Amino acid sequence: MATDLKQEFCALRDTYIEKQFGRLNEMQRKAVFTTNGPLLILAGAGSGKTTVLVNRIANLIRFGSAHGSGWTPREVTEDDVKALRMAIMTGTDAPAWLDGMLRKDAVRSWNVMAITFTNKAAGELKERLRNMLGGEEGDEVFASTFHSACVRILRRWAEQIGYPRSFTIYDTDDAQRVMKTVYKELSIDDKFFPVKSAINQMSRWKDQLVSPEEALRTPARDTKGAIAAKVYAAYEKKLKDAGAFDFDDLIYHTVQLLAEHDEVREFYQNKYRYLLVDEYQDTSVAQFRLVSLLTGPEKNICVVGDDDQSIYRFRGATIENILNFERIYPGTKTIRLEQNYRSTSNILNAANCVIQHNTERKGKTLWTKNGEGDKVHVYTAENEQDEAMHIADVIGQHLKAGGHLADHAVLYRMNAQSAPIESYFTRAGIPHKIVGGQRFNDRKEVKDIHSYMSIVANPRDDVRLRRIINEPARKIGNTTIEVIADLAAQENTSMLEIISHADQYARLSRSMMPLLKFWQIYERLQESLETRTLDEFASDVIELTGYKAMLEQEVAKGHEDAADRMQNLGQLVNNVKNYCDQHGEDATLEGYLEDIALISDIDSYNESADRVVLMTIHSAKGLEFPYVFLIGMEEGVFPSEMSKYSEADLEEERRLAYVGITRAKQELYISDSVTRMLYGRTQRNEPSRFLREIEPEYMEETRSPALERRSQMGGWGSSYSDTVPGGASGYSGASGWGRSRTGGYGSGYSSGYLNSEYNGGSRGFGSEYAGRGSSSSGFGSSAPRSTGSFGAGYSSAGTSRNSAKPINFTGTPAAQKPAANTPKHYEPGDIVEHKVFGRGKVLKVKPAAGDQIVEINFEKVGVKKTMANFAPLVKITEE
DNA sequence: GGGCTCCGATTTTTT
DNA sequence: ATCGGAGCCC
Repeated sequence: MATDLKQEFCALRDTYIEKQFGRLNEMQRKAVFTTNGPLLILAGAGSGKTTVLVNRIANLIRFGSAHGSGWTPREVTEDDVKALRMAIMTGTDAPAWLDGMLRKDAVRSWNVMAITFTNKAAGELKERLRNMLGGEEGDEVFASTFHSACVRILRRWAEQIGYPRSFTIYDTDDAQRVMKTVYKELSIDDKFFPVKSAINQMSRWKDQLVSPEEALRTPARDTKGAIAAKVYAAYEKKLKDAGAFDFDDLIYHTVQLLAEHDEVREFYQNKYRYLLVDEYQDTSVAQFRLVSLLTGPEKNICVVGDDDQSIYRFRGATIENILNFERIYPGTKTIRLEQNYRSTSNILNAANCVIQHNTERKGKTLWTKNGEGDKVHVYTAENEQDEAMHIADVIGQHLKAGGHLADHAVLYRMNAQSAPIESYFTRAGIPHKIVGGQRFNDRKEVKDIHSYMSIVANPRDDVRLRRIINEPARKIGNTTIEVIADLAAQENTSMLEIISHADQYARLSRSMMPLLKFWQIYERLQESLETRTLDEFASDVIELTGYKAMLEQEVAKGHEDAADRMQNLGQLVNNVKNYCDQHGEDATLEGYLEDIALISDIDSYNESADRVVLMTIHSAKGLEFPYVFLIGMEEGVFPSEMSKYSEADLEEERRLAYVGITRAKQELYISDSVTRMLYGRTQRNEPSRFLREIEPEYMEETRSPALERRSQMGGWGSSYSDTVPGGASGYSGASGWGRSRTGGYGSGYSSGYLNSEYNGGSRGFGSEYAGRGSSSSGFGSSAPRSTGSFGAGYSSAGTSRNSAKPINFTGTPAAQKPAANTPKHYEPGDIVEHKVFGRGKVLKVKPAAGDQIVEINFEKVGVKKTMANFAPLVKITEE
């Protein structure tokens, strides 16, 4: 009788718990209820892996391993069964008095650690845990990136391994400076073996947990290997002296710490009884080791990954970690998630076609209940401008049908490909955001101020001291710096320590005054940190170091970028303030510096702004968009030129293609271009092998009208040549504008960054342009530019297909027909048609640099500003 | 010690 | 095309 009741209760409990996770599919639920022991989840793209992670953690905390256990802590009564049955039937929570019977070995939230690769992924996990478990419980789960987790561990134990608690985190720029110093000190010629290559080799060693000693001990394959081993040891010593870790060190030294200190390891193994690792296919040997050191004797380790999406082999990720997981952890349960909830079947089939050509894979085939959708749209462009125009066309059509800009993403193999798209979008007034490229925190002035801040936190840091000791110029030159370094080495102390009593050294007598002045500044900064808030401290740094005065002087001299730099420093202070607001009492200088070291551009990508987003496929991993443009699908671009000699590299490129394709939810647009200008040279490329790998039945191919050698182009084609004057000349005008706008210190990407950072989303570029006045030369001029390198490259390539249309790009007659080159004038009240935004009415007109800024109220998309002579704009009627 | 000019390299980069 | 680095001159 009692046993029957017990059985009934357990069956009901399983039903009850299953109902809590009712929205999951069978495989997902299986993953959630597999609570103990090693678990490998092979999660295909779009298969809901984050959902599984979140639900699995929720189940651990709410029910532990109760599901399917057939266990109860006490005798079951009729009332228990009745109450549970009622809860199931009514879909309500079971009464609190049943709690103890619904949970078995329930895990406390602080016993769970979830590791991801990006801050964005960690943030998303935390957010969803909060939603599912409630604020309190959700926040107590430790969800962070590999690197933040290591920083947290290292902060606590740094002194045990000979580092200061307030260690500095070096970025790649710092690392290069250190390596350069090492080269100099060891008199190594960087022409034979570039600093970058040495850093790369060293980074691979650290990924593989090879110590400097081991690297030296292992017979080198060649001279370069021997140099690398030599500089590795010297580099590590420098970082240790400076009290700094680079990104790879964070992992490497945490592994050493856990491996060598039993009590530390046991502390974490006891604390975190359940471990979950996301994107497992991208872990390195060191990260694998870290995870296994954190895994306690219960072996509650759950890894989620997709071998087909491993795209960071070049950075030390070893796909073997996922391929061998079952062997390394005996008793592993493996679950495959193959149902895709993201894409249409045409997109998915295309992705499957491509990835099937790889040999090194576990093998799985994604399927979906979603409809077929459109076929994959493949467009062959004439050149990169044509490609950009086509993308703008499609986006325009979508907007007219009520779509949103933010639903569109343009993905490419390398950052250099963004320039023509960005240029075209800017001219057409299409709001966009480029993710990646130069980060805000990588700007020189920002890094300088951060360096000042970090030497106050960590006075041992000679590398950052060198960076700013003479910035702004204060008459401390290289000779002096080397003398200080020499003295510091002799006395086995830091350079700053030497500077603090510079007057005691005869060798420093010449530069004594500037040095003591510098020391005074440093002392005042120390005082500021102690007495004022963090954001006040930041602004003191800008002021007291003379940085502000220097920039003001440059502005006075007429340096155009100085004002921008000043603005960036203002932004920096704002960022510090935001950090303080977020962390309240816990805000520390170390914490802020840690944040800026570990946070990347993609983390600040905010999907709420209505803009088209442009990024590399690497950056797009983990994201999804309704409409995806995968551009530059050409041999030599994608797959990249560098990868074509190695089968393993080609497979990685193919996985990257797979990642790109599977970002698309509704429609995928792939384009290739017959010619492409890259690094100032025009090349002719064959369509990518990845395109040929897609079965024709899933594709719909179109070629650019320009390629069909039709002189009379229909539709927008004709309006294009009418409205964007002079083809290449228009393009050169715009690029000239881009250059002057960024004032020469930013690249194409940073101009995009500026554009979107300081500009409201849908306002487009017009407002910013107006705000900056019109110092830009070359902007309004639609005069044809010299035939230039494109023309030259063109004719040298010279085939009949090429000669079909040199017109648009060399300023030959067709492009200069009067209609194209006559500046257009608009009056308020004019009705115009814009290629992308559709029909609208001109509200305001403002002259600027021989052109007009036209403010138009579009019927579909509202008010936007565009440049009259560059936007694809046609006047329909006059008032 | 500071500034200018010429030369060369130039995939991808969650941290 | 474009940026950064090294070398040269004041």
